[in-house]
Amino acid sequence: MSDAALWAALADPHRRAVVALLRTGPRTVGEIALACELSQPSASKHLKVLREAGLVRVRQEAQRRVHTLDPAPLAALDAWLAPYRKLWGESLDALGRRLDARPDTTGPTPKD
Amino acid sequence: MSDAALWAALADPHRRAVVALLRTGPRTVGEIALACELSQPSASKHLKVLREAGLVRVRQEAQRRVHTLDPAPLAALDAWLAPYRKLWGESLDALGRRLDARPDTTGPTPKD
DNA sequence: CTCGTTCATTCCTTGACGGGAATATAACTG
DNA sequence: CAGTTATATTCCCGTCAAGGAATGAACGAG
Repeated sequence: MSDAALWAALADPHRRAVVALLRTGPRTVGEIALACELSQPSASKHLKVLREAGLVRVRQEAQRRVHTLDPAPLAALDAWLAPYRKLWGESLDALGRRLDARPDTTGPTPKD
Repeated sequence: MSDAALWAALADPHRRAVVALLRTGPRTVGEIALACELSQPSASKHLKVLREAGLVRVRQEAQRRVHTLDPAPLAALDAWLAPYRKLWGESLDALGRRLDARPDTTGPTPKD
């Protein structure tokens, strides 16, 4: 459930950009909107989605809302990725060989 | 660009289920539809998205299309995750402390 | 060649999402 | 209190993705 919100939040490129920006430090909504080339309402809405996904925390400072990245939910992504991580390490070449068992003419034939 | 297709493909829970299923071995469209409780056209369409994201390969075997997971694109996810991975390990508690850096009561104030 | 199987594709409808403009809200300033 | 700044929210609209039903296409069996 929360997983779904996380994936949905990260599905949007703008929101990934915001997350990446926040990785460099906390920012106000205005700064985020400027840096990511978003309108202010758009920035607010995207931040709301990120907030509801748990990826972002807000600290109210006078009139501004300083947003901080919370990387914790990304651990869920990491966990999701875990079962696959062994795959592309352990059998990438074997898999490629098996999948494409026809002569590939797009380059020098790799040594067996 | 290809990154966008990857995120978009994985954003859908059904497609994540298909990917998880394929982790257990290659399957035909019918098997996938049955296991993931999808209609046949829906399964075909989801598989097309996964194929276009590079997550799935097809091997035609008589009338059936046997689909195989290709975990390689997931390495991009892993790469994307890399800069954040250090964060939730290195400064999870420090971040929590910094988030509430109000000099209200100079002590552990675990009220919320 | 006809039929049955397996899958892909199209058409259509519906619902969710994103963007922009305008407006509301909250907090500081004087 | 009025005014300004910073942000949130609402409304409207265009777009896009997903689901289902029906149809089309490829292949093998007889």
